[in-house]
Amino acid sequence: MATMHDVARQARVSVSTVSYVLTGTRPISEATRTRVLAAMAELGYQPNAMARGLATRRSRIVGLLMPMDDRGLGATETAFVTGAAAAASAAGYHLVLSPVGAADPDVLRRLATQGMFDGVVLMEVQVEDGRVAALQEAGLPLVLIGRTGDTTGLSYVDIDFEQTVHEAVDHLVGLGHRRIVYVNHSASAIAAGYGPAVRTRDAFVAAMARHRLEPVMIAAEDSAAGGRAALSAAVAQVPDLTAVLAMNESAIFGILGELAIRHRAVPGDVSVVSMVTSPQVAELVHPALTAMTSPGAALGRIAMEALLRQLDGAADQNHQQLLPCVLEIRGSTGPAAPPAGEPTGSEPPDT
Amino acid sequence: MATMHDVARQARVSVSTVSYVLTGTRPISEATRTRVLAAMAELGYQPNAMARGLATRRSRIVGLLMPMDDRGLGATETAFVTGAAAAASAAGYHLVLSPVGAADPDVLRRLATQGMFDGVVLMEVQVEDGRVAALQEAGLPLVLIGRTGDTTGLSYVDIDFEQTVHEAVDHLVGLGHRRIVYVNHSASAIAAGYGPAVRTRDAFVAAMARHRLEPVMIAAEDSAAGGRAALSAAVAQVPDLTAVLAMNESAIFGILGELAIRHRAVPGDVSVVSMVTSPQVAELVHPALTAMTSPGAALGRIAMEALLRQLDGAADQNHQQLLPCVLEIRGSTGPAAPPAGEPTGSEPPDT
DNA sequence: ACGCTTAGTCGAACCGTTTCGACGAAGCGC
DNA sequence: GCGCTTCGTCGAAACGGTTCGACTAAGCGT
Repeated sequence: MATMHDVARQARVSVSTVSYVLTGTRPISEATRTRVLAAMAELGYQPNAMARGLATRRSRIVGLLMPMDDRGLGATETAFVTGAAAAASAAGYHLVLSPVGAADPDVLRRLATQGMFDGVVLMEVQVEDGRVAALQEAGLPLVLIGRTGDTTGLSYVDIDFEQTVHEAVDHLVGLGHRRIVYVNHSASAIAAGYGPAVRTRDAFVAAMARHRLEPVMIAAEDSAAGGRAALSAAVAQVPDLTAVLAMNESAIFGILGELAIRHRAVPGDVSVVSMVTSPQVAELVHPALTAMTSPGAALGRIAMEALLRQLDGAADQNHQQLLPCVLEIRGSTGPAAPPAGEPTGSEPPDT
Repeated sequence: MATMHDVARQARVSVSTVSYVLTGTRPISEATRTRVLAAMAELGYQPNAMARGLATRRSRIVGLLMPMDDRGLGATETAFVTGAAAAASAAGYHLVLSPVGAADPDVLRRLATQGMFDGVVLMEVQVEDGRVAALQEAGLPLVLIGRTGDTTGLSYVDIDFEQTVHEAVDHLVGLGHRRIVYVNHSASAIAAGYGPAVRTRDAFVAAMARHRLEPVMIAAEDSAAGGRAALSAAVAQVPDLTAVLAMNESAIFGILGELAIRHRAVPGDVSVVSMVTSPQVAELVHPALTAMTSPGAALGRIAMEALLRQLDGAADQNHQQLLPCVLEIRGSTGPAAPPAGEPTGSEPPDT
């Protein structure tokens, strides 16, 4: 409630002197500095954020823009948010969470020109995304989590899906698997150009080709039911499949459930690898899932740090970085079952 | 980039007139209004948030304060956040996510007096919580999600744990269960006065007493491993238990896993009810969990709406509201097994 | 003794709004 | 025709900071 004027009066100096003590932009004698500091402490002075923002044209607020259309966020997205929030907070910035639909760049344009944000992190970027252009036109410092098709002149941090898929496929092939089905996100997500879905699709095709194997991909809704349906479809298409690679953190449980119902043991009959998954989720089931664990919080943190560096003028335009998921082998993968008949009664190794 | 002065010049009026057009605080003739509006459109004018905030002493920013100490948020907390964010956004407010540790009310005091927040929603409230006092002293409009021990003069929205536990216990008792074990959060959480943990503990004791049954509670770490350990402890303590009531969204999977290992069928041998759980999580496993589904997003939304009403002066101090979780019966509960020996070979009903 | 830099401080302008007081022009009752 | 309100508009003063230019007093090389 106390203002700079109050502090100045109390310390018998001018307001500008108080300001210099605070910002350190000009030398102040030790004597007056301590007097000013004492006055501040006595009055419980706290600089007013709005006034400072108006004068400096820096709000010290960064935006975290995300669609948030349907039913909230998954574990991975939540990790982005918390990672970004922690990094912003550590640097003395505030993080505002703005649910902005992927479809309305106009709302975004308005937000951007209100001077509320020093910069923004944009999540859930589509391959073609009007929001990116809108933000760029507004001249707002910008970092993407995910990336558009053409990334020239953009800063982004994203998961290295190519690398991740290759590692996952290599792991399975190394165990002797040949008939591997990839369960992706939903067909509509793929059609909409949802980056993770299309990039993993392409990477899967490439990875399988490298091993001279035929890539079979099934699209699944993001739910347990979707996973069940997907597994049924997979079995129908490749009856003797021995491994499933799943992108879909929600569907994975349906996949496992359906496998149990069909009495296909994991990993005895079918190995399962879950992609872009958090360890907590992987540990939920039994046997625990071999997974490509997503660098969720790190991604959010790195994106935020890149943005802040950009704001501090450290000319770090075009920070482009890909982080692979790392393979964590747990109980859901094992050697491929022998090619022909002979049912393996093998139990899960871990008890 | 265009300011009010630009608009005023373009429309050949004074700045105050432009302001009146925008805010509607004084009558403006139709002729000049349209002229001003045209000028705004032409220049792409957007009012500057900082300047407006300084002049009105209202930032149109509300804070969502949460600990975020350990590894991010669970599904329920995430729902709070998204619910609150959506409500704030719908009312034209910005929501800043502030990770503020439960231990440092000073940081909070500083935040509160910077004039950045018009009001705040405080999450993860402890029964004794210094942050509440700090915020109250700062005179900041405040709504809690959760509640302290003494709630006089406070606004809060919380889950009705008493009601929820009673319903859950009634459901199980109605199915004939007598030996029911409650798996709570960790011992340290209970000791720290974590509201949900202590309130459900007390409610469980009361609910069981009402049925003249003995309440057995086990504390579990929030992880699958914790759940496994908890179930082992439960069986050791009550070998013939027929039902488990679990508070712990992470532990529940461990509980189920351990039951499977011990070849106790769900719900044939043991019924399981998960408390304060989201439908998505409940549907992940097979059979799907009978659960008390938490009103997550609604809680966040209601809290935010109460706060905004308070800001708009609709003298809605002391909004105190409890929302019960609603019982959703799925596949994990069934009639209690007959008291003595005779193993039930019953399969889960749902396929 | 002289000009020159430098440290330390002040006053005033400015950031882009809102809002208050004032003022001319109508409109109205009488 | 005279005061009185009401309408529509303007200028200027806030709001609470930052920052620029200027000024004084000291320090220093010569």
